[in-house]
Amino acid sequence: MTNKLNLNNLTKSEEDYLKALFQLLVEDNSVKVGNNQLAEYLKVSPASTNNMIKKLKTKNYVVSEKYGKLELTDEGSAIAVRLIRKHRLWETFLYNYLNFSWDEVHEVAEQLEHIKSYKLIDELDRFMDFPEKDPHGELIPTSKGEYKVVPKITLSSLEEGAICQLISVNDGSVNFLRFVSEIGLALSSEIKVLEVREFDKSIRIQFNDSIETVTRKFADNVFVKVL
Amino acid sequence: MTNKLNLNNLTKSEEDYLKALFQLLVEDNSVKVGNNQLAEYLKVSPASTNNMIKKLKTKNYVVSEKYGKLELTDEGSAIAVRLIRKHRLWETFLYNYLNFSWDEVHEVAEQLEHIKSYKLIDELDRFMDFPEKDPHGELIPTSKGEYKVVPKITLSSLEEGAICQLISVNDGSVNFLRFVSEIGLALSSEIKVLEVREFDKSIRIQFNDSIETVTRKFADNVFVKVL
DNA sequence: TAAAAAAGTTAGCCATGACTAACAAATTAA
DNA sequence: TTAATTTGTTAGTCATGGCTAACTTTTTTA
Ligand SMILES: [Mn+2]
Ligand SMILES: [Mn+2]
Ligand SMILES: [Mn+2]
Ligand SMILES: [Mn+2]
Repeated sequence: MTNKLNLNNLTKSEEDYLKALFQLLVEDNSVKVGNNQLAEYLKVSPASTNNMIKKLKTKNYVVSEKYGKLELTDEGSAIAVRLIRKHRLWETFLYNYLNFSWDEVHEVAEQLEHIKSYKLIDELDRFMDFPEKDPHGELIPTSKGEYKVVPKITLSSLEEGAICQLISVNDGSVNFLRFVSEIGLALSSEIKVLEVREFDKSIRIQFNDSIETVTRKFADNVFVKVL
Repeated sequence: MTNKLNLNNLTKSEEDYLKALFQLLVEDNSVKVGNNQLAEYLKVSPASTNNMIKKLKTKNYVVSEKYGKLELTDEGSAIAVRLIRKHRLWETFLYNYLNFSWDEVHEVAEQLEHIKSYKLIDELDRFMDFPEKDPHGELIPTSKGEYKVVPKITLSSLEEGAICQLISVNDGSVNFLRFVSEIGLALSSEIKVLEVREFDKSIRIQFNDSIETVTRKFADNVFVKVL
């Protein structure tokens, strides 16, 4: 009997650090993730991350050399994936059953993802009939820990004339999500890049019957599939 | 604008202490609740409760004199009632929608009750169509904080020959709840007290087509309405 | 390649919420 | 009504996870 079912005894903080590291490493597909980068992402001081990384290393969830880049062990990754699964399933539940809007789900899911119960999350999954994507278009890892990392193409990376479809959005900022909805963009929207302005990288896009100019920062948080 | 909607900034611990105190004061209807009693209930040391009570007093949730009995302010009670509402709504959700059994819901609800979001709990309430009772038969406080405290009659308090109906059970012990189910008792079961044995207070009861002898401790945790 | 900047580390501090051990007050029993 | 017991309080310790300030190492830039 392996310790498959150890109701992992990680604290909320430890879990958040592992998830953050996973997101920087895998989702943002970085070459190197450093201590200060992690600190900035988590909005804590570099001293705090340094401290926590030390602890996670002794627990064999993280590997790194002094002054070197941070990496996750398989076990560390698995924990992160489970958290992401929980986060996205809860977001889906809030959105589809409890009348939460796009921009409201993330904050509450950030809490709910730390509830410890395998049954809870697998039953929630079943209750919703095993959804594939969360309200922001992100793939939901399966109960077996299967997680496809889809390389993300940002709207900002496209050239003039490109036509694409909105696949997912970054869910971290309430204001950003509200703005996306306000201008009429949604998952699956078809977008045409009309113009890329060199001096400030803002882009002019067409979708539905609207034409809007959006900033580079905005376009960095919109992920698309080129058609 | 009052601070009605202050997403109360209490820690999980502070919340658990207030809820425990409320349960001892109101639900168990005690004349006096003391520091050690609270400590025992929460399974922490008297030093810990003493410490926490001090803090809750400075925040005006608790009132007490040195060496005196513990009491809750209106604000303290209101927080406790909100927690009980959340706890029971979650138990109901787990039981009715996620295939949790009677004895599994409490532990997970103990975590879920600390999720901070008014919308979450009110929408969950609506989603379930405003249930009145949780799976253990306990009344669920309303979103307005209305909470009827029904004086509890324990099965152990009945005399020989009494006929009653099972209204609710104490949900704190998994083993107890499992045993209740195993012998075939459930909410609304009609029970007849056949015999009360003086020397050990065990009682012989009849229900459905069964006859069982149960201990005083068991009967203390079964709440009934006399018919 | 040396100086400056950035990144990472360490020491030391704080708040929270546990604990034990020692002590004080209140209650109960002899 | 004194003595024993129970109840409550205080002091001091620990782990967790934050922080700032100072320092070291690495990387970049001049
Ligand atoms: Mn999210
Ligand atoms: Mn989180
Ligand atoms: Mn319960
Ligand atoms: Mn709790």
